[in-house]
Amino acid sequence: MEAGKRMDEHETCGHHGHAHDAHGPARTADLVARAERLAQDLGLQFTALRRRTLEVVAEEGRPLGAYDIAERLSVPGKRVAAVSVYRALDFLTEHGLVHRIASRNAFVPCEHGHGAGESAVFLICRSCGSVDETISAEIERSLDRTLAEAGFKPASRIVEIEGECGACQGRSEAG
Amino acid sequence: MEAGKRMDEHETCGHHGHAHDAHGPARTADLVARAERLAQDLGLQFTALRRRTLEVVAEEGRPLGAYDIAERLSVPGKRVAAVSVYRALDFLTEHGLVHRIASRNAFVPCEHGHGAGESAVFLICRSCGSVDETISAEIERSLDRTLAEAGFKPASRIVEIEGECGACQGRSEAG
DNA sequence: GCCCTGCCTGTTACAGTGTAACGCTCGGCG
DNA sequence: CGCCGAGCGTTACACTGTAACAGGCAGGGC
Ligand SMILES: [Zn+2]
Ligand SMILES: [Zn+2]
Ligand SMILES: [Zn+2]
Ligand SMILES: [Zn+2]
Repeated sequence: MEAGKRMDEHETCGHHGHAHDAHGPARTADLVARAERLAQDLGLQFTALRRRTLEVVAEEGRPLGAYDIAERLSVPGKRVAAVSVYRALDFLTEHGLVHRIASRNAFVPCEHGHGAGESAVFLICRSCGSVDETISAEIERSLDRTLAEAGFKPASRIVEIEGECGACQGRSEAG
Repeated sequence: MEAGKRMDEHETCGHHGHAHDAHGPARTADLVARAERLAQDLGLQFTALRRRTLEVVAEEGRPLGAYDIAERLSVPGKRVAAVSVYRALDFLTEHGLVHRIASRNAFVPCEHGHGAGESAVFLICRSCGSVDETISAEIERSLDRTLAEAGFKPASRIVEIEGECGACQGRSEAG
């Protein structure tokens, strides 16, 4: 979906934590490699099901529901149940390889190599359904300050913005 | 639940958008009054079901699921279906009287009188389940800046932080 | 009064999301 | 070999949310 945008302009774009929507084979290979390294280092099992689940999520250009993933993983005669997908997704989300979009009950591949402390901001387009993951140290700082003020000890953060992405704005203005 | 905290110390607390968890009858009456004013001004219908739904959500000290609300609204011989509750909740959330907690599929009363432009930050305690709604102009600014940088036009925002509230931290450390 | 219309609600049916529980397999280990 | 733990298949089930249709009820025009 959405032709163009092949990537490599990434380093010179001047944006901060912004990763441009980078799905497709390239990002998939990156993510799989990252998963294998992680499993190696921590003594975890990056099983075939987990790898295939990660691949399906990474290939798709938009958030996928668990049942959609299950369907894509199924082949005639060998059906993958959603519950298995949920377990694989548990693993993948726990280790930051995919993210859950709470407002959509769906999952997207991680577009950054951020650690557990760094939380992401998800920009969800209402028109094309794409999700862009960005990191902003400034937002983290404001959040931390507010949380400290409230005496609240954060464990996980969800920041999801729904709206219209740049591409769709141009599309609807210009025609 | 959770004794103490009767409120009125609100104006002198020095916090910014922080409302302390204010449930109970007082906040309920405030919310109902606000809803009646709003319906009056905009020519909307603040029906019995909508009022009762708002009251149930406001009385509870924690996020309530739609089916929980339906159960509380039901009396022997007169059952309220969840679908009716959803419609009432649609009305209430559209007009900012209650908020949906996406990460919990649950609803809480609005603790502020904020307009549609001002978005809230929800602090969700994993121990006691309470939800505190705070407003931070600083976070809004950082978000706006990041969104502008990404060329993204926001329509609605979800910021939910899971962790441990101040009360529960004290409880687990000291007691 | 009567009809028409719009909004709200009741009811049924159903799709989508997520988890509990049980049992099997496989690989490592004594 | 038996034991054990992790992953996975399978079933069953609970929870969340919506579509579609029918009835009630108020307001407005006739
Ligand atoms: Zn990420
Ligand atoms: Zn778009
Ligand atoms: Zn609010
Ligand atoms: Zn708490």
